[in-house]
Amino acid sequence: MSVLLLGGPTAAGKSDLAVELAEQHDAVLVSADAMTVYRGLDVGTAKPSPEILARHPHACINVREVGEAFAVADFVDAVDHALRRHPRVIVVGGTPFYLQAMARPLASLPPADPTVRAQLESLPDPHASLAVVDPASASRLHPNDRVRVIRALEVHAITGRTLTELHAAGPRRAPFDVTVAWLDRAELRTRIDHRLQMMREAGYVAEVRRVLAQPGARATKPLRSFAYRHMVDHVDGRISLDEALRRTARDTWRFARKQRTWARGLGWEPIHADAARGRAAACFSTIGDG
RNA sequence: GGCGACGUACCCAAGUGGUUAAGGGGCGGGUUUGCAAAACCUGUAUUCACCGGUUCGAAUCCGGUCGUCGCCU
Repeated sequence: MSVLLLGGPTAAGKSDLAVELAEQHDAVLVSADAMTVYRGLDVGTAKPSPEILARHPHACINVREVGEAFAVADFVDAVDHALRRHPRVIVVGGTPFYLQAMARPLASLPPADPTVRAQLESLPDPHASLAVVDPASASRLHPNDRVRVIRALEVHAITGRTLTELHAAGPRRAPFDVTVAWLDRAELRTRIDHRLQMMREAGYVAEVRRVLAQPGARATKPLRSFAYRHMVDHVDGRISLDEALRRTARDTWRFARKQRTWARGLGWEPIHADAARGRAAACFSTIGDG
């Protein structure tokens, strides 16, 4: 079994290369992208076209409705699933947290529970509560880091054990044996701008209107992401289309920088497309251990 | 040309005599163990247009210069 992890900042050209490599090496594709999982979010997420998806199915694309939950573990499960059915897998995407979960497996933690979480959200001082049940996590987490403080509390509420204990128990599985290809390119900023113009022409605004028509969509995770929040402001009449696109371009670039930061932290050196092709060839020519 | 207002970081902006010059945006750096395109942390003006004066002490008061804006001629 061989897994190629094809990552990189947004707009680096991962998708096209992934399809090319899948075809060349007869590999199956798993998307590592927290946004393209949603049906109906096509333009803003730069999702591969329906034609490409029909010809080269990607696991984890179009698997949820806007508003439905999807988490890292769902992604990891999808990689496992693909691996059980096919000897060659290409994981392609730019969500660093998902990619990292392959190299550094998650601990055995329970899934999020909306009911429990809602109760914890109403605590007057979650961080103080955490300091009581799990002092180690409390001291590690900044009091303002509400998301993680609540999660630590949630883990304890559900399992009766602390996050600290569960982390100490080690990962739930061995890391995936992956060949990493972190694709990057110098002219990323220009590509982001160009892609945004293409999105505009491809019906970006219409897509936002369509999604917004679904009840409750406005408050969902993907619509609060940088690809949609500014477009929503435009559709609501608060800012012009040009301004919305300007802010989206700015935030997209900012995201790309974050992705690079993550890659640095994981020790993934940026390479160009040709080097990535070479790495793929090496990855898929290796004789696995069965 | 006259009168008036203003000039604080890349941008917006608080501060109108006394500790190391608020805050926000942007930009940079970082964290990330089931919301991660989210969330959080953090750095970013030895100096207030410039020159001189008053004062123990000035971004704050006074004079001049330059600049911007408004009104008038």
